[in-house]
Amino acid sequence: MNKLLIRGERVGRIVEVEAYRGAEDPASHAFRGRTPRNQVMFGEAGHLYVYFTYGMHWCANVVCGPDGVASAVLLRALAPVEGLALMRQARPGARKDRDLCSGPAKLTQAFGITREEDGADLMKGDVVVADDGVGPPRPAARGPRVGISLAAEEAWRWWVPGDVNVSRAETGLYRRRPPGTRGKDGG
DNA sequence: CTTTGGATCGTCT
DNA sequence: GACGATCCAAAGG
Repeated sequence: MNKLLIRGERVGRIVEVEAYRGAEDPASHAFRGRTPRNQVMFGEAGHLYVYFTYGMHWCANVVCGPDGVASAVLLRALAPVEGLALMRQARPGARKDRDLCSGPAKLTQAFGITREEDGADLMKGDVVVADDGVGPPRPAARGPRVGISLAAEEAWRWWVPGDVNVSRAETGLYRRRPPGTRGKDGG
């Protein structure tokens, strides 16, 4: 957390993430092994794993861990830093700055990240994660991950306390999707 | 501010 | 064939 996601003029500070531990984590896309979709998660750390969900949204993860071990961190929210005009252009419906990157599918939209960026090298590519000297929050806030049904008790969502761009209120008061329902907001 | 329900299609079973 | 690591508009307070 607090690293920068950079693409051209667009810069955002990572203020909310979720951890996904491939083989040991039933909520991970990699839990049931390698598939064409999740292959990037099994590769080298520092690459982008991008997936499509709900028939219309893209979400982006930073691949972590040793080559061959699938684990990743979902980017859930950014604080917009530079290039806000371009972000607004990509998200015409955003009324306030906090609407630009305050959710996993919002930030990919603001940064124009789609299938094209799946597997991108974040160390030297078009999309980059950079360290400008701001360390992680101490202490960081944490709670259950959003929108999953399995392993929902694990507190593997992390965020910067008090940041207005965090995708859900820090109260942790969000609805959990009952088993069997579909397509509704996990909120 | 909160609650509700619709949109929409790739992916894996 | 079922469902999802979501977002948004609409409506009520």
